[in-house]
Order: sequence, then C-alpha cells, then structure tokens
Amino acid sequence: MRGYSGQQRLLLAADCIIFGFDGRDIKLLLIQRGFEPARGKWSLMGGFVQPGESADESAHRILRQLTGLDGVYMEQLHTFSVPDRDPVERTVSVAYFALIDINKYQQQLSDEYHAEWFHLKKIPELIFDHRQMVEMARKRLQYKAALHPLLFELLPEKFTIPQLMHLYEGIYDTTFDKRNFSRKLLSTGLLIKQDEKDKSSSRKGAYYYILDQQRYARNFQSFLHFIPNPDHLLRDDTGAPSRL
Amino acid sequence: MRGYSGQQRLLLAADCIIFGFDGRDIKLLLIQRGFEPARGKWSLMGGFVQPGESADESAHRILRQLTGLDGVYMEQLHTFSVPDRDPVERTVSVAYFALIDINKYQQQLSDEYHAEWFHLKKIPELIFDHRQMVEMARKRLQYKAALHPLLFELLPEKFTIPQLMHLYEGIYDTTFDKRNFSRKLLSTGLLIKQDEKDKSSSRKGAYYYILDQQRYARNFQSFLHFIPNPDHLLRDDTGAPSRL
DNA sequence: ACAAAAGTGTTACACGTACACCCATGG
DNA sequence: CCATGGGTGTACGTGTAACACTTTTGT
Repeated sequence: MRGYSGQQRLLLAADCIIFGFDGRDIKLLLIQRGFEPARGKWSLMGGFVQPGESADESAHRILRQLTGLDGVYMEQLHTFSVPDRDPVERTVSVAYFALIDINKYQQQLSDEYHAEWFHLKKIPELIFDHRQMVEMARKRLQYKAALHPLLFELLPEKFTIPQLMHLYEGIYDTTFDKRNFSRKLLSTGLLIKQDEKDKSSSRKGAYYYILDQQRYARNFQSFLHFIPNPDHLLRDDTGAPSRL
Repeated sequence: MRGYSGQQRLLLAADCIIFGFDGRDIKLLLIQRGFEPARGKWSLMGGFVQPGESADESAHRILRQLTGLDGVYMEQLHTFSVPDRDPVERTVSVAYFALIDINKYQQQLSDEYHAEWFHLKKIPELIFDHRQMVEMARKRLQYKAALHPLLFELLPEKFTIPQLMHLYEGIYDTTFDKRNFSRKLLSTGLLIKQDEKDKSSSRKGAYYYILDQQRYARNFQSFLHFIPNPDHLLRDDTGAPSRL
C-alpha cells in the first residue's frame, strides 16, 4: 500500500511559547519573523516539522535554535488547525510552552532572529493566531502552577523565597501573605537552605535556597496549595471543551 | 505567494476516545477498522481532517458519524506525531476525548462500523498508538474529574447519587464514603432533587436529581474536592512535559 | 537612627474525614 | 419480618487564612 488516496496533505509546524522570569516580571520571548509573509512582524519562534521528526522533537529543536538550550521544560499546549490560520497555505500548528531560566539565555539577543523579551502585559501585535496561543499558554501556566511545583523551572539554581513569591505574584497578578507563602513552601520539603545570602535587593539579605532535585522529580505530580482560593484566580484551564 | 517551498506535507487525522457509563462501569467505544491496513482490527473512531475543516470540527463530525450525537462534551487531548505511527504514510493525529450519555447511543451497534463498548479493563489490542491515546485519555479524565464537575456528562438527565458515586468509584478504582460524598456533592448546589425515585436498584429507591444547568455552566471551571487525597490517586496528568 | 526588606508565631475558623444508625420497601 | 440499599448527623483533627512585630544592615 502506497499511501491513503483522496486526502489533503498539509504542512505541520511547531510554535514555542517561551516564558522567562527576570527576577521581577514574567516575560515572553518573541522573534521578528524573517521571511514572508509578514516579514518583520513579531511572532512566536516556530518552524515546520521535518520528515523523521515528531512535533515534540521539532519543538525542542526550534527552542535550541533560538536559545542554545537543551533539557528545557516543555509541554505540548494545543494544536491549532483552523484552515485559514496561515494565509499562505494550510498549516496546522502544534503549540508548546516552555519555561526557561532567563539567565541561561545570554545569547546574542537581536541576532539572527531579532529576539526580544516582552513583558506579558506589553505583548506587541503578533502574526496569525499567535496571540491566542500566548493567551492559552498564560492560562495553562496559571492553572498548572497552582497545582504543581512548576515555576522552579523559571528560576536559577540558587534563588530566594522573596524572589519565588514575586514570581507567583506576577503569574497571578495579585499579592500573597509572605508568612503563609513561606510556610507552605517550606512544608513541601523541596527546598534546601543555603548559608549564603542574596544581598542584591535588601540590606538584610535573603537566604538562598536550592531545589532538592530528588524530591522535586518524585513530587512533581503531587498537588500543592500555594495559591489561596484558586477558584477566584483561575478561569479557563487547559483545552477548553467544545460542543459543536 | 503560492505556498511554502521545500517542506513536507502530511496527512492530519482526528481520533476520538469516547467514554460512556452504563450505570455500573465506564466503557470505551471502539470500532472495527473497515479499511486497510489492519482491516478488522479494533481501533478508535477517527478520520482525516478535510479541507475547510478544523481538527475540532473533524472530531465532532467523526463522533456524529458514529453516534449520531451533537453537542457532546469533547476536548482536545494531545497530538501524536511520531513519524512512523501509521505504517502506510505519515499521518499526524489529533486525539480528542468525548464523554457521552450511553443511553443516547442506542444506535444500531455492529452496524457500519461494528462498534462495541469495552470495559476499560478489557480493552482489546488496538492499532497503531491508539492504546497510548486511550491511556492518556484515561489519566486526563481522572485528573480533570478530580477538579471539575465533569462526569455529569456521562449521566442521563435524571440520575441518582448512588449512581454518580459508582461512577466516581469506577473512575478511580476505589470506594468512597457515601455520607461524605453525598454532602460534598450537594454542597455544590449543582443538583436539584426530584420527587421521583429510581427503584431499579433497591427496594427503598433513590431520589433522582437533575443538573442545575445554569450553575453547571457557570461553575464548570471552579474547583471541587470530590476526591479525597487526590495525590495518591492521580499520577501523570495531562500532557507530560518532555525534556529532550 | 532610620529606612527597607527579611524573617518568624499564634489564633480562629472552615473544611475534610471518620464513623453508626435508622428508613423504606419488596419479597 | 427481614434483607438490601438509601439516607442522614456529629465529633474530631488538620489545614488555611488572617494578622504584627522583631531583625538586620547600609546609609
């Protein structure tokens, strides 16, 4: 048998929604599209799935092309397939979201891809349905981070509790009580206190912590309760159901 | 511009993992594949995405073809794209999971598609990577049902609390305390008690309830806690992250 | 000495869990 | 009358949320 007959073939792409945290704000890594159509417009980093490659592999390859990074946290988000989403030719996109330690991406910004970090509230106009992808990724991140210890992926090896709290506050655009936050966090047993302090943001200095990698790997799926009243903070979750 | 050059085109399919509940067990609707390759083997219901159609629309069309049903709860599960998953030709599959009221599917079973319901623990050998899809759907259903009022989709309009509890017990393969379960359930305010009783499974009879559709629609995203200690029951969740 | 951020403890309440008995009915 | 499944209430413990003061140190 040589192939299925009478069916349309189409292009498959992978697009990466790349989140980073600079110690103050959550940011998104965008590129300026280098080819037509829409050359020069802002876009997610993406590319076509190649023969011999799964979409997962494509996504990792694409992320590596832009950031030089391997072993990054990445998760399939959703597949976007409305027929005219790409005006040139029918292209279905499998979107992934990735969490990277922004410090590890000290690449030559504005190099080949003219990449830039954007504050989540200052996303420029994006091509095609990329804005919708970003929006879904943002919600998914909110959803998952409320339940699983995910956001460590955005932090450097050594980090402080106030840093982590700012990260959570950024994700949910709210503020938390530092005493309760700190207690819950430490009660997970995932953190190992260091002797060294980070003096960069206060006179007193905040203790550095590192992740207990063993427990992190084992407990990743367990439920946490960092976020008080997630009901009020979370709206849509992952793939919203459809009823056609 | 006439199309992107130098890229591989491939087939896109949608496959449906269809769950039903017969009042006792959770079941999966499978068909016997009617064309080569693997004609006659058990398979998920699926089909190719047509021109002018999104994958979501395909999935709903496919579900309608088999069951005659519209307006069914359906959610995109994951996209499967390893190059050789279909031996005939590269085909990427967007998998969906659907929850249907098994009573509404009184179609002519063993008709055109030779469809049959299978108990989740007695799934036959399936073609390609369909077993993996089913497994992921099962886990996703467990995950989501622990957090959101999802399983009502599997029940008829009128149902009893013991029925619902058996459903949850089937999903998690465990037993619950009926007093606590009932209390939590009713405290959501989602259920409206009827005067009528279901006498089919006990002498005393169990009261029928119906869903408060208004509140159901409004509260679908809110978090519930039907499941005690979800940590122990849930393992992998939705799309597991990859680190290549 | 003072400003700015880090760190820590207690209390009240809500929620979750465990648990046992009575009820209704058909046979 | 009795067996079967349905329905209900309470007590206890845990976990969560609210809340204020002390510590450190650079200027």
